[in-house]
Amino acid sequence: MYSLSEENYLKAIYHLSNNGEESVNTNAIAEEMKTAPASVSDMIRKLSKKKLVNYQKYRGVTISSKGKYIALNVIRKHRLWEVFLVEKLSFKWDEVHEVAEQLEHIQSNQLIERLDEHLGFPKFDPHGDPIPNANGEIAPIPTTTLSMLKPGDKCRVICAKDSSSDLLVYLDKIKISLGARLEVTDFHAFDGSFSLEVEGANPITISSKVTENIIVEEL
Amino acid sequence: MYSLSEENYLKAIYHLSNNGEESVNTNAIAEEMKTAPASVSDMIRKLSKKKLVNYQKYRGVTISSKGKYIALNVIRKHRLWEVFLVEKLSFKWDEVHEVAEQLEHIQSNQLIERLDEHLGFPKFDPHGDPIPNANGEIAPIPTTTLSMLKPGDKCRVICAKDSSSDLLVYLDKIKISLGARLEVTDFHAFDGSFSLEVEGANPITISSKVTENIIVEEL
DNA sequence: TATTTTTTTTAGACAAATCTAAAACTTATA
DNA sequence: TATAAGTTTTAGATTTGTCTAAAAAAAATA
Repeated sequence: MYSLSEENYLKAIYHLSNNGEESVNTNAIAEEMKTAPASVSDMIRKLSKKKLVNYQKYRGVTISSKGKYIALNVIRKHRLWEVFLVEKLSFKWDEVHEVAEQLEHIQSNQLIERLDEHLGFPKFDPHGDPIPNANGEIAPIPTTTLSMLKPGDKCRVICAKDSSSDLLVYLDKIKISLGARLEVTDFHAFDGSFSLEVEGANPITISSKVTENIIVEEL
Repeated sequence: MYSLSEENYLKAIYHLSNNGEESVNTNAIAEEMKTAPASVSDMIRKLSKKKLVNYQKYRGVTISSKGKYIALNVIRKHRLWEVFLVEKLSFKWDEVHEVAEQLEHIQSNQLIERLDEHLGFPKFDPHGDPIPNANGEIAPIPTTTLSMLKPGDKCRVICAKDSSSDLLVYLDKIKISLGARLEVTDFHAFDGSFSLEVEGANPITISSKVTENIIVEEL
C-alpha cells in the first residue's frame, strides 16, 4: 500500500509533531530520519500529493488524519512486536527496538490482529508506551517527567521517553523499572541532578538528562 | 547485507536448481519471479560479481556454496515463521505462505534463534518440508510421489510439494493431512487418476496433478 | 548444414529514493 | 529596514531494480 520509506516518514512526522498536534520543519525531519534536507523536501511533496500531510512550501508540514491513521498503525505494529519479543522470546527491553523497526512494516492485518490476541491484547509496550488500537486510537501519554518533581515528592515510573538502548541499559543498572516507586530526596541546582530513594534498591543520584526522560505519575 | 531482491533470486535459483544440484536457465527464473527475462540477466550478472552464483553468458547459472548458504538461511526463516503462524497464531497451513514471504527477510540472528527455541526446534514446517539448521544444513526431501505408486501400495503422507493455497485447501477438503495413511485401490490409465482409501475418511479419486504433488513414504 | 525458432543478452529508458551544490525564501540581527 | 544567517527548495546526478525492443547466440529442424 505505502512504501517502507513513506511509512517511516509518516511515523517520524507523527512523533516530531507531538502526536500530530504541531507543525514540523524540514530540518527536524532530516535529522530524525538521518537523511539530507533535500530528500525530505522531495518526500514531503510526494506525501502531500497523496493527502497524507498538509504542506505549503517553506511553511513546514502537519500530518493529515489519513497520515496519522497510517502512522498509528505502524506504531501499533511496532509496539505489539516489542511486546512479543520481550514476553515470548525473552528479549530485554533495550534489545527490541531495531528488530521492531523491521517487523513494523510487515503487511497483514490478520497477522497483527492474531498477534494482539496471542499476547492477550496488551495496552502498553515494554517501555510503557501505550499501544494504539486497530482504529488508530491511542491513550494519551502522561507528561510529567521526573525532572518536574521536588524533594519530598513520591512517584511511580510510567514509561521511558527515549527508547535508545543506552538509556534503558542504564535504567536497568540502577534498578529503575516500569512501575518502580521513587521518592525525590534532594535536588542539586548546580547541574540539575536528583537524588532518589528507589523502593527495594540503594539510593542514587542521577543527571537531569535522565530525569527528563522518565515519565512518572505523582503519588 | 543482501537486498530483498537478491535474497529472492537466490531462493528461486536454489529451488529451481533442485536444491543447488542443477543449472538453471534465465527463462525459468523469469517465470518463477514473475519478471522479464532481461531483468533476470541483469540480476544474474550482479549476483555473479558477488560470487553468489556461477555464470557464463548464454550458459545458465548454478548457485555457489555462498549463495546456497544465503538461500538456505532465508528458507530456514521462512519455514520457522510458518511454524510460528500455524502453531502460535492458529493460521491454517494454506494461509501462511504470503506472510512468511515477508517475514523471511527480517534480519536478526538473535530473533531467529530465539524463535526456533520458542517453537521447540521444529524439524519440519506445516507443509512437511524440512527446516534447515543455522549452518545451512537441510535434511534430504524424499522423492517418492503418490503418483509413483501402484494399486495395493500403502503409504504415509510426508509433505505437499506445492505450497499453493489451492492445493492445500483441496487436501484439507479431502482429509489428506501430513502423516495420513493411504492405500491405492485403483489406477485409471485414461487420465492418470488414482482411487484411494484414506484412513479415517471416505474413499476418493484424485487427479494425476494432485498425486504428483504429494510426497509419500511407502509402507 | 542451412535456416528457422527459441533463448538470452544488450541498449536505452523509467520510477523510487537518495545525494550534493546552488538558488530561493524566511527569520534574525545590526 | 537592509543585511546576514539559517532554512528550504530546486536542479541535476546516482543507485537499484525494473521494463521494452532489438541484437546476438544457441538450439531445433528441415
